[in-house]
Amino acid sequence: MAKTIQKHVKRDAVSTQEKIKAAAHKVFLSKGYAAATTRDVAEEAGINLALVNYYFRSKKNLFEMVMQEKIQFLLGTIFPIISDASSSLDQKIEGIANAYIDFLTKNPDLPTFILNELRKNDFDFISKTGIDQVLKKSPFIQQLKGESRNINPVHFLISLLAMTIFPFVARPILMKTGLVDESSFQKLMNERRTLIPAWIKAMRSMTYKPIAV
Amino acid sequence: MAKTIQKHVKRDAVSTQEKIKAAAHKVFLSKGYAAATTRDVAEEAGINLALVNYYFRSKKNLFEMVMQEKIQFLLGTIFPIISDASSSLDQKIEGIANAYIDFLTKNPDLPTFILNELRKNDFDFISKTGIDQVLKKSPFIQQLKGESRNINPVHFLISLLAMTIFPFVARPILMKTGLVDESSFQKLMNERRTLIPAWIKAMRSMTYKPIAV
DNA sequence: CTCCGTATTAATCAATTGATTTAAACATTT
DNA sequence: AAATGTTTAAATCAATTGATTAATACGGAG
Repeated sequence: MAKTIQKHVKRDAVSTQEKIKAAAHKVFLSKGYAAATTRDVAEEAGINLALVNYYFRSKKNLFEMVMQEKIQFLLGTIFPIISDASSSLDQKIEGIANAYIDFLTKNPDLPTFILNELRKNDFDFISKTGIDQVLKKSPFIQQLKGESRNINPVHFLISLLAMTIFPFVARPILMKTGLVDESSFQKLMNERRTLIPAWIKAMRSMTYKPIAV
Repeated sequence: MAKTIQKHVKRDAVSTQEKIKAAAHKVFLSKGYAAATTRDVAEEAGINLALVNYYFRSKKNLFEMVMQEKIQFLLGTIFPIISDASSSLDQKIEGIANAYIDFLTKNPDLPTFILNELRKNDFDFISKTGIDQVLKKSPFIQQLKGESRNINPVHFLISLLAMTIFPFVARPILMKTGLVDESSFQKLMNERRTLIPAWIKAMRSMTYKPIAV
């Protein structure tokens, strides 16, 4: 009995609370906070409307819980990689590209959802998770700083994430403009597993004189 | 009298219709379709609520008009560059990076807005504008195809747009994680005007053997 | 000035939505 | 089984929202 002890456990395999949370994840992700209704969540969970406010005080509360989990889900993917002190920078870059392409193939809508909701409501997930400190002090950022010449290492971090994540964010446009279809997109993303690390390496080794600002 | 003839013109410098449209642009951009209300638009425009439905049949109608204009606004920025038959590929790449960094500095919220709204409602802006044909037959894509080796040229298009646009999309996160602040972000973006073209050049000249899929 | 189509306003509707209430069903303890 | 606390359900509230209506103000044509 390693599980959390609950005073009153129903026969149901999954608790109502878990049902609601799972439904909320699905509904909020597909519709966004504003368009999603508590009735949508209740229906998706197959439970009574009142239970949403019974278990979670409000829609906003439920949403913030979902957001918290989604962000940790997204960042948790690369956390082991960037905090590994033994691996080289090149290994990390390859690991990040691979891990994110895997992750985004399974969760293609997540980045757009997070970026957009973060833009509207200013949700302070930083203070709650302490990601900022973990990231800045991570071996990854330190290695990037150490190896960089006269270029701000953040440039490479941005470009790495951009080349990895952006295609998934822009997929609707890429598809509708006819530049790619379902299968060619997948093929391209698999090619990028090795292309992106190689590109970043070429970029880093490139000589560059900074311009005047 | 080159302007469109209107039967009944009020003294107002800007017509009510234009006021509503301008207000709709502002409100929809900042709140998104679902969270924006027709009352928001009316208040922002300083007019009576009923006029929104008087001039534009419905909220959806007004929104689609706004979206249409926003997308054309975004694509219009690079259209002259990609369709210029006289300039070289390198010149085009530099032109696109520069034009978009200028544009996004002035309109930082636009890409996230468009990408998100496009993900939810499937708005068919392609059939209305014919962007797909223009893009695919453009000198830019043709030049990219011609110069590419064994790598799909779409890779470079994606990476170019990614490295240019993604920083603006991810700005809220970059700021909140403390990786950049307001001034350093601007400095980075200005540096990318020359960095990105140079990077793309390095990427294109890089030798690469495609992996098995 | 009078007439007539256009523009604007205030009031209102019906539907939706987040949230609450009240009561019933259920499980646990004694 | 009675008592007690927890979970679920149905009904309802008050507020919001997209849209309409009916009446009024306005401006040009005759």
